[in-house]
Amino acid sequence: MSNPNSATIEDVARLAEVSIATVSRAIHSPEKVAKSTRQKVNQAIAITGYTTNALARNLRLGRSNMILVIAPDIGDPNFSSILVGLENEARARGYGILIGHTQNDAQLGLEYLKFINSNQAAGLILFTGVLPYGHQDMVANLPPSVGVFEPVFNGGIPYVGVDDVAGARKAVDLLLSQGHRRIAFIGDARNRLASRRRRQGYSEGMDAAGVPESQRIILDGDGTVESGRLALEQLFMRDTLPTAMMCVNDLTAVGVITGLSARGYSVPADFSVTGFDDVPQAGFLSPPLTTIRQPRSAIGKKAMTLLFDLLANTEGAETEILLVPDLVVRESVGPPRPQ
Amino acid sequence: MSNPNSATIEDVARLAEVSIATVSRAIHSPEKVAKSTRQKVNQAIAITGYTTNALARNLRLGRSNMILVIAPDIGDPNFSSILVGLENEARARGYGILIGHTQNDAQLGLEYLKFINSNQAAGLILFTGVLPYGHQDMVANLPPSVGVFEPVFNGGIPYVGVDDVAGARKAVDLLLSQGHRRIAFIGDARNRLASRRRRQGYSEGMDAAGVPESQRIILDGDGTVESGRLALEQLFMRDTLPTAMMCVNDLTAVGVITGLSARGYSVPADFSVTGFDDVPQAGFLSPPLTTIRQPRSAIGKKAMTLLFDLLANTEGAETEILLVPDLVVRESVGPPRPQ
DNA sequence: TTGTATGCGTTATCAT
DNA sequence: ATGATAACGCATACAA
Repeated sequence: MSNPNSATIEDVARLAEVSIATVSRAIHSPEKVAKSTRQKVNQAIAITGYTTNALARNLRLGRSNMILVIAPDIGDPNFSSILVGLENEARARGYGILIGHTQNDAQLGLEYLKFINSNQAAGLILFTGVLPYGHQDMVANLPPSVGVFEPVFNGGIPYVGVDDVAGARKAVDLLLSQGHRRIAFIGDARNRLASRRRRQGYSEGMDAAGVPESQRIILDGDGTVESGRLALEQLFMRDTLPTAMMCVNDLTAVGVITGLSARGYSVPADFSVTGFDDVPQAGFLSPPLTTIRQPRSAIGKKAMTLLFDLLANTEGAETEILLVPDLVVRESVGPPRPQ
Repeated sequence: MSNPNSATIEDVARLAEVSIATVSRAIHSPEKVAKSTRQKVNQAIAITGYTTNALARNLRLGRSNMILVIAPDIGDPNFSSILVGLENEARARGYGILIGHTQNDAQLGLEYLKFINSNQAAGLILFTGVLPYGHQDMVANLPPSVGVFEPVFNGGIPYVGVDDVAGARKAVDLLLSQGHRRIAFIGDARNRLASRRRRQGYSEGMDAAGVPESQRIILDGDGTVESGRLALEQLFMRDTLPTAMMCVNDLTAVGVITGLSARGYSVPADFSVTGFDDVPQAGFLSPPLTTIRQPRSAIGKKAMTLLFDLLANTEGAETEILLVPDLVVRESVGPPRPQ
């Protein structure tokens, strides 16, 4: 063990002059042991500096006190903020969290699966795209699991995500309230579910405002800065330009804004732009980006809570929890330039 | 256990019609078992889907296959990039990584210490300020540990950090090469070691360039955006202004740049500014910040490598490894405005 | 209220 | 080359 001279329950028992069973009881069900004995035991624990060997305990109990969290990329700031919520919640319950990242490598995903089978994880938090498809048979063998952001295995696993529709609706409503009517939506063909939902929020907002289909423009990028720039080029090849661009995420918005200033336009004087996510850079762009903030820490907290519900009941908990994100108003939105 | 119906070594033995000892051998020292037996065992393993129960294995072996990484703040992007290096290196050796964060709460630090004593961690990676001071007696009971960024426990633990002197030297040399002579250094009174070293790099550069002491200005902030702004105000109360501000970190630089543009000055036309760290926002500021990039992933990799050296030898490995950071030239530095 | 004894799944020692 | 068995440290069923 890491600490070869650490005291065992036996050392404590010897010192307290009781049996190891009594020591164990004194720790886990103090009410079952006489007050005087309890005191002796506690004293012995203090003297020896005894701490339970979690390895042995978990083996005996047939469970682990670790939650494995697997994400595509640990380095992603998006991920690390969620991690905070996850960790706090887990620690509060005496669980530790183990992390892994797949770097979009299916092989790695499988490795973690093996890891899980080695009984080192009591539960699983799975981020988008983290498990290899085509292994749906493994669901049956998975410990209680919760997805983050998107359903895993076609909904076989409950998940906590963001209410993209409501978030997008906030963005489009802001634009509409500023007087915009011709609002372009630039989506992300890769991240299909989120993109579709955000686009739905856009459509619902436009519907509610009575903007005819003919004034709507919908493009698809792939969620990168570059694709934002590209989408902008496509926009400029059209007869009529929108007055605002609603982007599926912040990176796309960065591309759009960059492209716009390269063409000599100013945001928001000439065009308004919104993002989605509120990445760390968002507040430092010029202009600072008006966007929708992912409730990251809350997502982490909620996901872990849900996981513990699962761990407790074997019964069905909720299968989809959507958190409503907030609008962050900065400076990339203004009224449309009068024609 | 998480997977109640998972096969044990006994299931495999029964199916292969051998003893559990043979199964264990077939796995860990195949050369000691007859080829035909080996095949039977492998087949049985495949059929049962057996994976070693790491809990039992580690208990028996008296060690763990987890490395505990404790940082003040998991959410810090600075931290998460290092995590990538740590995780990759650990996984390559069959270790998992457990994370914890103290949020600068000494009590939490102690909790993790207890965790360590429960034999769940084979080794420790400690970030700056993560362990409560005044508990130096605990060093003796710690498993092999490596510090990141700064020495822990007054050097009792080897660490991997950044060569702040060399990094700062790169920044000041750039400034000097552009023709600046009156360069202010804005330090960080809180982060004393790093600040002192960066300041030393500044001084060495100024010495080498033959800039007299009288032309040097040294201020101390606390490493925040706000303190950068404050330092700037102090600067403007002086008789002679510097032509460049070398900041102890990027956040300070943000404050300086913000203050400068609030006063109507332009960077780098009127003043040049450098940062240190290369935070994610650095490239998105206006102007994009010229700074020193922390070799984060390399730090993580190196720290984990060092830890495994420690785990292998009990003998003394290196006690201080300093990685040299790179200069990232963006747009916040130019020649001084002709007077 | 307390103690004895068993087993969790491994690995390793010692026989055979 | 293989098997029987002890031990890792703990929690609990059962006995006292």
